[in-house]
Amino acid sequence: MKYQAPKGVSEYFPPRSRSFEWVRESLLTPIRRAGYQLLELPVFEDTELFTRGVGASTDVVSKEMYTFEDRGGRSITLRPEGTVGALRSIIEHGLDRGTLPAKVFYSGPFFRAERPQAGRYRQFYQVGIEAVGTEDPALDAEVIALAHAGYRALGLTQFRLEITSLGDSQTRALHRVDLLSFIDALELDAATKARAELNPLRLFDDKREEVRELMSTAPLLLDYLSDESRSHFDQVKGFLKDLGIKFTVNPRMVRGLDYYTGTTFEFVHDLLGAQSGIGGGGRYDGLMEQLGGQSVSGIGFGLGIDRALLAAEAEGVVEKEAFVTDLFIIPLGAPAKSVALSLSDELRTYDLTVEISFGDRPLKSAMKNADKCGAGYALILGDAELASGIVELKEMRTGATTSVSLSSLVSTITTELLTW
RNA sequence: GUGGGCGUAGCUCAGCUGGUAGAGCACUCGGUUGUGGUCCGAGAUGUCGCGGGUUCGAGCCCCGUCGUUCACCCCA
Repeated sequence: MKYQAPKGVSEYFPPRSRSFEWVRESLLTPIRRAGYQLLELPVFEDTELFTRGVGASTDVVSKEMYTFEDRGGRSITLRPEGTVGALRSIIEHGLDRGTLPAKVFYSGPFFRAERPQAGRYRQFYQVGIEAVGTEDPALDAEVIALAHAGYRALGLTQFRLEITSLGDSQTRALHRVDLLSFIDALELDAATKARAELNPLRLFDDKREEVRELMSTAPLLLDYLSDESRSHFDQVKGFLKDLGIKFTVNPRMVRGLDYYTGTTFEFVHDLLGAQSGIGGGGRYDGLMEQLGGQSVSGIGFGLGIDRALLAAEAEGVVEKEAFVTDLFIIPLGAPAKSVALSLSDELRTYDLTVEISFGDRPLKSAMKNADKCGAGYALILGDAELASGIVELKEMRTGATTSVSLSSLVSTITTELLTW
């Protein structure tokens, strides 16, 4: 094999590509039904948009971006996440000056130059939404509910929702001071100290027992929330309870993107190994303004399609429905091929899936193929049929055939197949 | 970026203490005239990831490289 896909990319090909579509559509359906509208975005942006938007100190920006120079000498980066690009587009086209909240969704590939691992790819797929222009805690609850609804639509049960509040900038500043002095008193190795310097919250997420132990008495951001932030968070929790959505408050939750404030959440799946986050998001108070838009808050999420598929497979809930063709036409000879071509062309306008047997295979093999593609009906078109104008329509399931005149075939099939 | 495992036909894998490759599934064709799902028969397919080394000889040993996988890190 001479050529291989670039390292660490996820590819979906038949038959699994069908499951991929199923996951994407299942996640998208609740979103569309909530009135979110499509935002079709470029997969690359000016590098500066990301360094400014998601934060230069984040791992995503500092060591995981695919950045290159285009022919005009501009620094371009393949999008590592969706929010910043979506907001750029919202601002650029004035959506934040229209009806608020502006509610958009997107779906597509994202890129991060990381070491590949189970559930972690260099090109991966996400479904995301952004709702910009209101601080209403009911919106927070709806956004979380939409992700939840998507996972439920897939049939997932072994996942949990963790939420927390990162408060506003003042509460974070106060907490940071105390946290830093707490960490300063700890005995830590150089690498860990360096991480703490970039973002002290990171230490809450450390997987080592010793560090967890040390951090168990660290000051929690949740205890520093301003009255306003606390009230907002309490309302969000209340709405989630009313919705019947189970969650746990995780005051040690850490997100890798700098823009998050207030409500922050994460969906974690139990069967996925190290890369267990299947989706997450949160509120971002200052981001719109920072990117040059209106000074309004927004909230959104990103759901990993790859990981949701992995989770569905791990739980054994992947939709089993195989690829199905309604009618399989087997032409014998050139004149029959011509008829088969126009017949299928017409039938497809009725929303039917119609396939033709190509390559002059022996009839036996062609029938075998009809079987393989799960055809509901098979139709043999030979010289005899063309001469008599009568064809036998064979129902594959039962093997029964019915005689139909070629001239009334389309109306017969459309009434038969569409009513069945 | 760091560390460990693995890399043989499309897929899942076997290959004994080194002697120039096999199974099952899938695929193609056939089991007499134009009909599938079972059964039977026949057939095609691999530079044993790639490069180098040791050896009379390497799929089996050594080094490198690429890919993959698991974990760290990070996150979808």
